[in-house]
This record gives sequence, C-alpha cells and structure tokens, in this order.
Amino acid sequence: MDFKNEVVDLVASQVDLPKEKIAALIERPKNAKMGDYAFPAFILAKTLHKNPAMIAQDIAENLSSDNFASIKAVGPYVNFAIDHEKLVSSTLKDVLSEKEHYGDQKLGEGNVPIDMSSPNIAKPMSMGHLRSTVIGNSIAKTMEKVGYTPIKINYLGDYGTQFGKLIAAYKHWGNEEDVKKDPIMNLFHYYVRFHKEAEDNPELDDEGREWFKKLEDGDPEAVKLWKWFREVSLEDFKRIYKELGVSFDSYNGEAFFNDKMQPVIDELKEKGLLHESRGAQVVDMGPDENPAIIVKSDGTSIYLTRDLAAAEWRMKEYNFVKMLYVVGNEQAQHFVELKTVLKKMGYDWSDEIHHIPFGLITQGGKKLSTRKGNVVFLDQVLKDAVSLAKKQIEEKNPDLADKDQVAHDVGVGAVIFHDLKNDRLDNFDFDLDEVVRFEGDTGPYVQYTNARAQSVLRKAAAMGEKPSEGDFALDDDWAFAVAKDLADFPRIIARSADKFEPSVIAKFALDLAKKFNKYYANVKILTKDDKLGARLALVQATSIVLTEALRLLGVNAPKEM
RNA sequence: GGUCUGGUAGCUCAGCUGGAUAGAGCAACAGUCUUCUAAACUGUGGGUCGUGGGUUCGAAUCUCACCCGGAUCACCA
Repeated sequence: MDFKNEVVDLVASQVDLPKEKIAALIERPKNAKMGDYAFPAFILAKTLHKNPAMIAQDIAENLSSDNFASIKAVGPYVNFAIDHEKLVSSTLKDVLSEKEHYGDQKLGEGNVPIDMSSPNIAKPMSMGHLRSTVIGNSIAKTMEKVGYTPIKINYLGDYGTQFGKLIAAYKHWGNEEDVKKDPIMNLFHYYVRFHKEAEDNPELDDEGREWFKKLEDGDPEAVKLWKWFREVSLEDFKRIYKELGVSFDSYNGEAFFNDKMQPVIDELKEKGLLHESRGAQVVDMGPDENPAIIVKSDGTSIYLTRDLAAAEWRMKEYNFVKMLYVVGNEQAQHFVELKTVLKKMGYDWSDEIHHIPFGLITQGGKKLSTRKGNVVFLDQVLKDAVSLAKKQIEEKNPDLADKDQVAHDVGVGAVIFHDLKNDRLDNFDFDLDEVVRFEGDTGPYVQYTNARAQSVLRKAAAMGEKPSEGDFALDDDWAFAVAKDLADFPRIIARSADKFEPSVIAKFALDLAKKFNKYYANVKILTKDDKLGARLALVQATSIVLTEALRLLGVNAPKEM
C-alpha cells in the first residue's frame, strides 16, 4: 500500500496544484507525534491571500480517509497520521510474502563493470584496498538488486617499472624458499629494502630499470620471475577475498592491456588529437589545464594510456550501460582526463563512466605509504578482529556452537561495516579499537539484533508457535516504528543505488536495529495471546530485512551469536 | 596560487531534492538482567551548525566572499 500517493491524491482534491508539485512538497515530520506525512501550506498563501495556518485548517477539515487515523492542521501544516494497524499489516504482508526479494526493483538493466579493489602485486593489501573492495562489492550487490548485471573487475597492478625493481631486489636478497613460505610479505620486504638502499646507492635504480626493460623485451628469466610473483601474490589475495566474502568476474590487470595500447595511440593520432609537448605525446585538456600525457618523453606508455585501452576493451567486451571505478579520491583528476579523452575520441558512452571516489585513510594523522613501510595490513586487522570477536563470544556465550564461524562473521563484519557506515568521501584516521568495536553503531550491533530476533523465533517454534500468515494487526508505537522502517527499505535501496552509496543502507540497518531493540525491550513477544502470531510476524520480517540489508553490505548475519 | 573535497556536541558522524523544538553513537554520570541473548534498554548533562553577507514566508541545507583542514596540480598508479 502506498500511503504517500494517497496523501498526494487527498491534497490534490483540495488544492489547485499539480500532483508532482504536491508530491515534492510532502515531507516527513521529524517528530513522530506530528504524524507521518505533512503538507506545508506556505506556498498557497500568496495566491489565496490567506495565512498558511488558515489554509491548512481548511484543507484538513475537508479530508478524511480510512487509512489515516487523523488528518489535522497544526499551524501551517496539514499532518497525516497513518492508521497504525493498516501500515503494520500491509508492510508485514509484503515482507513475508516477498522474503529476501522484498525491495527488489527494476531501475535499469544491462552490464555494469565495476573496477574495484585492484591491489598491486607483491604488496600486502592495506586498509585502502579494503575500502575499494567492500564499497565496490556492496555497490555490485545493490546494482544487482535494482536490475543491473554487475561485473566485478579486479584491475590488478601487475605491471610497471616497480617489477623491474622487485626483480632486482629479489636477485640481490631473495630466495625461493622464503617467497614460497610467505610470498607477499617477503616480496614486500625486498621491495622496501630496495627503496631504502637505493637512497644511498642510486645504481640500484638503474638495475631496476634494466630488469624492467628485460621484462618488456621478453627476457625468459625476467618473465618467469614476474609470472611467479604474480601467481603467488594472487593466491594470497584470493585467500583474503575469501575471508571478506568477495569474488571477482575478471582479474584482467594492467599486464592484460600491454598489447592493446598501441592501437589506442594510433587511434588518437588518426583522430588528430595527439601532439608533441616537451618531448611527450599529449592530448590537450583545455586552456588552463595540464595536457593529458599519452606517451612519455622516453617513449613508454603511462597509466592513462592503459586505462583508455581498458575502457575501449571493456565497452567491446561487455557493451556496458554504466561503468564504475571505485578508486580513491586522490585520483579524481585522472578520471576527468580519462572521460575527457574518450569524449574527444567521439565516444559518448564516456558519459556513463563514473568515478566512485572515497576518502583517505590516515594513521596518526599521516598518510599511509607503502613504500615507506608505513602501512596497516588488512590481513592483520582481520585476524585481530576475529580473535577479539572470539574472546567476546567466550565471555558472553560460551556454549555457542560454531564459535569460530561466528567469530569470523562478527569480526570481519565489524571491519566491513565500519568501512561502509560513513559517507564514502569521509577521511578517517585508522584506530584498531574503533574499527573492531562491537557496541553502539556497529555491524555487530545489527548482527546481534538479528540474532535476538532469530532466538525469539526459535523459542516460539519450540512452543509450537509460528508467525501469523494473515493477521498482522499490531498498533503499539514500537511495532509501528519498526514497520515504518521496513516499509522504507525499497526506497532506501533505490537511493543507495542512485548515489552509489552503501552508507545509506548501513545507516538504515542501524536505525531498524535500534527500533527493533526498543520493541524488544518494551514488548514481551512470547506471551500466549491472540497477538502472538502477529508479533512473531514482525520479528520474522525484521530479521528478513536486517539479513538482506547486511547481505547488500557484504556482511554475514549469523542466526546465533 | 588554481581545481576538487570537507568544516554540525569533548570525540566519530546523521540530517533525503530548504521547512515545525538541530539528531545518533562513543566518552562521562545515574538506572535496568529470578522474566524472549545486558554485544541490549532507559535517563542526565553537553551545540555561536567555520565566519560574514545574499536569495526566501522559512537556510545546517541554496548562493557569494573569506577563514581552517585534506587531496591534487604533465611524464607513479
């Protein structure tokens, strides 16, 4: 049942305004006591030459509807209070019949490649990669929920001059055994050492360049090492992705596009977009902008060239309706260049490319730097989170079955949720205690709420009681607050999808959990009376929606914790 | 200096396309488990919404200027 549409119709019957205009004016009072919808009468004051309070009064007097418990003027507003029982019962009916498909909708269709995660080979994943990974993953699930077909692409940083350096470093200090034992960490140590020693010993840099040249020329040893590094790194990454519950449809990284760049350069030349500047081949970006470099002065390519090739290739391969890049905000300018160059090449689909930026993570107020070794390793954070969750379980629920599985879901869930609950663009300073908190506005709070709901349902089943299938009439304020949130869920999903903003869903989940906990604290659910089935239906519906909201965020919802 | 982005409670942040007394969480203090999981709930204190102008019946929200923080400003990604 759509109560808002009815409000619009009711107002339209009294007021000389188009329905669209009315719909835009209808608002939701902040204070629930004032009702559920309100129509402000200010804009009619001029045309009717009456004060808004009187206008509101006139409108309210002429309206009535079975679906609203009251329609009355309060000052310059016409306030509509929904009939509690009607809203609760129509919402519960929807949720229970559609189950996890509640909130599904068709806002569009077609392929949507999402460039996300994209760690660099031979370097440990940091908290920054976590952001790209979990934001991309949540957007993918949300896009799917509203009709699109997401394609998750891990654009691995598996090529470039740093591999020359890494090979040189390995030749100096590395050995096969160590790399096999702990590939990422040992390769990373070689790399860090290389940079440190190169400060006093600049010839090392030359060695690095030589090895990269060899790699490009197909030198067997260089290629073999590179392939090996890539392979062992990817295995390590996949282990972490499994922990996070994230999978990819493509691992076509930078190396995949090596042989696809020259055609793009040729194409730019043909279209007359390329010219020489300071020894480099560039495309002009406008009078006050730096030009976009396509070929460096030493004749080698640059990441923009590669991204252009990747974009063209993806268009051919996927015929996408949108393409998203979940990449840090510090690369914003790069995506402006990418889109501008594509546009100049005559590709209007560049308008459907969106950079989905996110804020910077710092530690102690300082920017994290892989090269300086000042990083927060994602692997370690996840391990810490899981072990803290385990400790918590031992304290609070030592008899729980599947302790390790639940500790994993809760610990990892806490980390993911923490990363998604705030606006993407917010910067944040990394603080482990903050990231793995289990109380307050956190993932575990939502999980716990769901576990409570599941527990009630289990107890009810043991009593031989089930959620009602037809009679959902509840009219207390706490149930009504929960049902109102449930009724909002489809709208929340649409907004999250439209803004590519997972935090909208995370905030909703927190709010719903809070409303449910108030209900739980104030209403004894498992009492044998004629409303028991209806109360259980509310519990069931809440659990369905909480679980689905968490799923869209990429967080598991254990039934017990 | 140019561009982008942000500035709301001690801390971390909500506040949807401008609307009725600015909201949460954390931290502090005071309560609530013989009763459905206290990872919870209830209450108290805490605010010049960066500053100043403008638009409007109405501005935390839109606009302009300025102040402060962050990112970025052609051969790294």
